[in-house]
Amino acid sequence: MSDDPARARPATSRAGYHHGDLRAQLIEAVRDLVETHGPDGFSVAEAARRAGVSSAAPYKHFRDRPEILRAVVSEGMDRLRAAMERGAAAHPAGSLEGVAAIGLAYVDFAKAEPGVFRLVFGLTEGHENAPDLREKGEDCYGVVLSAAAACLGLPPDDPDVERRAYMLWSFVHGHSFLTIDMKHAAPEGGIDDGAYLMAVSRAILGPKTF
Amino acid sequence: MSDDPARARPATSRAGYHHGDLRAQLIEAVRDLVETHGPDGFSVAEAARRAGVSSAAPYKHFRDRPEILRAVVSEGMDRLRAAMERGAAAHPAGSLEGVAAIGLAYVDFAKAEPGVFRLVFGLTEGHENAPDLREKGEDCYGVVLSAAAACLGLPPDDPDVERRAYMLWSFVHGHSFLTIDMKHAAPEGGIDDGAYLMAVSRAILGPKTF
DNA sequence: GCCCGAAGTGAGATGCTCTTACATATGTAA
DNA sequence: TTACATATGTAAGAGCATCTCACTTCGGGC
Repeated sequence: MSDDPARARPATSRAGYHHGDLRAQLIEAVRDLVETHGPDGFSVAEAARRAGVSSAAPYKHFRDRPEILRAVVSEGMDRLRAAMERGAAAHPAGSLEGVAAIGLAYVDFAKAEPGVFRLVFGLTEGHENAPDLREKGEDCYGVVLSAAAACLGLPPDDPDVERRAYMLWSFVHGHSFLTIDMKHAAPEGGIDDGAYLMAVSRAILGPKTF
Repeated sequence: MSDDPARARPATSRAGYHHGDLRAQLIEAVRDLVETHGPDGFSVAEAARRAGVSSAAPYKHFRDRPEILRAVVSEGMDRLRAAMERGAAAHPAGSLEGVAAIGLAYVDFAKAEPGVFRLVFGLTEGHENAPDLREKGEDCYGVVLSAAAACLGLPPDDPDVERRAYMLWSFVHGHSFLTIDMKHAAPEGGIDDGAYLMAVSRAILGPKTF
């Protein structure tokens, strides 16, 4: 850290005294720590260490520890919504397959990033005043809602659509959590998520059994 | 802490130098802190302060911070299972009402103790080697499993019973989490948990729609 | 009555959060 | 080019938490 200022860059894109991309790299470091050591297994200091900066640097980009977490969650919700939309777009509008694909994207996200997934839904305590996160949550729900509406041929604000969309969400959400928690004695040989979600979608959006 | 040894007892059952019931009181203090300030809003030091002992005292009863959390979770799971069993016992064996009552107990627990509830299902990271917790989880699932089996008139290890019990659990679990997270745009005017769970139980344990 | 183990104390090593004062880089304008 | 404003970094440190260690105090069994 004396003669050659370009040498010390720790395998990152650090140009010199200024980092250039610290904010994004901190988020990525925290995301990785959360996946590796659980939702609380990260520290601002460790993230800074990984980015190759002093432990005070992160506070130039984030107010405090919770704000970094919120940024990680926000970025995670963006990816979750994008995945759900990709699932929906891969099938004809209004098809049961589209609804099931949204659910599958949800479950796959939970399995791929259990730490972030848990964080997304466990960050409520102390983060009530985060309107952007709440809005992103609504956006995710909106994907389900409009797919269900298209499937039933009803407007998204129809009470019956809302009821069934909530049931779908609730089902998929529970299955996702149980899958990553492994607290369930899963039916013999595990579960075929695709077939499972297709069956659930059919049952909930089909004839009025509820 | 000098002249009158009996004076300093901080509204607890402290007899003198020895506390008498520190372990239980620490668990209770942590439980309260978790409910008030979220799953991570507690510290061993604060719990010790509340119990009126030095910050080193807790380590005579628990190896480390995670072990206290595990004790809180363990105690919480005991109460959850007890509540589920009470729900089941309040209705005829094999009735749909019994199954719905188990689900209602589950949701009610989540609403009453969201912090502990979240902890119970979020403690997997780093606590894999806690066979007692896993076993208590199995016990809870067992309540659902045998109620479903009785309802269907089949043995609890029947694959169909397992599939439907898992569906029930998944549904109730998702609903519980969504309720305490309020991440859902709940159907107008909220949800009548009792009716909702009864409908779900009927749909899942009824004729083979899945 | 004595001794031993269980349960508590105070001090301290280490690490994390976040603040403050200061240093360095970058862009814009004179 | 120089000069300044702003953004982004550093070093040092206050304050709190976890956990350890050596020591003290209590209660029960012999």
